[in-house]
Amino acid sequence: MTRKVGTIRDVADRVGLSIATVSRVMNGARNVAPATRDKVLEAIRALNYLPNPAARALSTAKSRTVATVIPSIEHSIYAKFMGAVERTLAEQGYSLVFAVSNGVAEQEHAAVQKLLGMGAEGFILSGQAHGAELTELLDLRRVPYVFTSVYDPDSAVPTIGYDNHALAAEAVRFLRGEGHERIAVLHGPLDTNDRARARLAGARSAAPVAAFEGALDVAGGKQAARAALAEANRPTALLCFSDVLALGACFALAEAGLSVPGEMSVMGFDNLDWTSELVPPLTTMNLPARKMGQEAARQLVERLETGVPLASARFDGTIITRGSVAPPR
Amino acid sequence: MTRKVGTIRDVADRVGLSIATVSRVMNGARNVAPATRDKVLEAIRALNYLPNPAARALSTAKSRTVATVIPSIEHSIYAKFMGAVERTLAEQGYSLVFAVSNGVAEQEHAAVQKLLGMGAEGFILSGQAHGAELTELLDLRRVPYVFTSVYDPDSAVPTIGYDNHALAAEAVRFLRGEGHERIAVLHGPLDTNDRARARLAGARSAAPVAAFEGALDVAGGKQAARAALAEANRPTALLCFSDVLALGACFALAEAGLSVPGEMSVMGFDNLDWTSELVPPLTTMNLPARKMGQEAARQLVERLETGVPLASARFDGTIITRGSVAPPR
DNA sequence: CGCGCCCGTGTAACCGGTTTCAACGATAGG
DNA sequence: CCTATCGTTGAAACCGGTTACACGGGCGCG
Repeated sequence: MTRKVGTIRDVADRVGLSIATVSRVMNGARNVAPATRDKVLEAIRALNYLPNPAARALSTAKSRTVATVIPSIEHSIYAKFMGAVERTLAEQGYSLVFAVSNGVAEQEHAAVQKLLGMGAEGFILSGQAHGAELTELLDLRRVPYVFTSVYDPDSAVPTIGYDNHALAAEAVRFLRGEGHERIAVLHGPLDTNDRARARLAGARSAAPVAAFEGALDVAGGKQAARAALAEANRPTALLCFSDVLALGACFALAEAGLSVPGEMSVMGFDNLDWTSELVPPLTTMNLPARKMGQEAARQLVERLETGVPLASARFDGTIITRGSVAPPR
Repeated sequence: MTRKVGTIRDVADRVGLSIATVSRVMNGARNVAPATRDKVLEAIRALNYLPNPAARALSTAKSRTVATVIPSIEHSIYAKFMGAVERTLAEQGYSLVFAVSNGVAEQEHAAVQKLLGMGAEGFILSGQAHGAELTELLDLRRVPYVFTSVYDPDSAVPTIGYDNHALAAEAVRFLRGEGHERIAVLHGPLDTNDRARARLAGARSAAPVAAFEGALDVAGGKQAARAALAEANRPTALLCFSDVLALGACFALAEAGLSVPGEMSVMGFDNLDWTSELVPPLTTMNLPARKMGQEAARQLVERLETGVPLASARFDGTIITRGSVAPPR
């Protein structure tokens, strides 16, 4: 007896009503007699009936699914962001599909195409630099989308994020305020990440800084820090555009036998959860990734439900002063 | 100005053929004249046509979507796992939806219900302890599912993962082999995580150990380590059931001014990417989370495409000997 | 030269819901 | 007591694909 999964018709037959009535009960329409509604609900429970999502999506033209495309899921900052997006969407009864792009435009395009063909109703994209084809594709399908991690009031597309340029400049000014003249910036790959470029440019707008690139992980931070330490005119502070890089830098300093902040100041970006536990605790730029994710998800859902247009939103970063930055000797 | 999104009918009209032919082209059926196929493909490209996923899912009863439910996305080990799952699914043209359960059974159940109602065709569940209602629900809907992070040959449900009990015992034996008599185990919350319970039991099966619980993050590891250090008969080795806890433990030791491994040995679990960069590099139990994710995804897709039954798979952990464990003084 | 077969294509029946509209009985108002 | 109205329900169209089946024309073969 291979019973089929159970359709609305089975429910209707069981209570001797039409499928229209069952559908009305499912959707909470008010023009159903209370007694009927109870009978139907009872049957639905008895049969463990769940409506076929494809059929529902077909007639309503809604899938209640939004997609995000991120460079990597293994990065804490994206994971944090995604967690917030998922939670917010779940609260509203939406589901989240995601794909990773590795920061490569073609992969991102392919991912969007796939997710579109999967029924995603809205997109949350990371960063700002995306091929024109991408936005054309999305526009053509009339699918709303936002860029995140970036705030750019001049962008034609709504951006929900930070002013990376300004934040980096602020961080540099902070370090200079502490007395640092020679600052080295440690950053991730520039070619696949427009935020990194914006931050570096921002830092340079505030003061001349040396820049060292490393992979966006602890090993990369360690290596970039080693390169910075090897400079003839050694810097007195390391400004890392990710806490992960900062952790690597701390390890490099430990290996080199340099104390923090005594012999070298270190500052991070992101304010990941563990930064307060470091010894010494890390001074870092707090970036409200969770709030950002929540806002992006909230706006997208609102747009989908009520049609209100998406609006850019800027989130401020704040410097969290802890123990890893001190005036140079 | 194109109003609607464009349906198969628009494509058919444009080339003066029937929708059946267009559909055949879309699905690569071989009984289409090459000339016709080219014309149709040309029209599809010109119109930027993408088939409506809901309609397709409705008639084929396939959504090409797999779901995972994990305790948290912010945890590196899950992020790593999810990354592998996503990559594997993407290669096969499948999409990944996910929801987080926080390790709470009701949240997990609600998430599964939602994902089912979203069209997920298969499930990858984390851990082994799930309410009977959950498996009943899935069985009833005839949706295949696997448990991961756990290998249990006796389970009725296919499990793809490690033998947590045996691995923990192996770790304890390793530390004893290094000469440690007093070992403290640092673990995450037991009530929401059956793997943690299995590991603790495994450790105890190999030798009597003291156990300290902390939240599954760096702060939790730090706090649990402090508790362990405060013991009257201080342990000589800290076995941490997560690298994240181990990092916290290292910070606690740094604060207490204890050297690793001179005054205290530390061992982790997971072999996260940064563990090799720690100073000293962390000795840890490598858990092939990526391989596990890949295998779970691969099997699920195969099951969905060809119907072959899911099979449990065991992945071995291996101890990566680095610098953080040494014989006690 | 005619028959049958196969190839390419179209017609129409589904898939399982939502929703419009009409019909029905009961009730209230004149 | 008759009729207008309301509340409840069902019939059927529709969403946009897939696919079984029918059909017509060209070709090989007898």
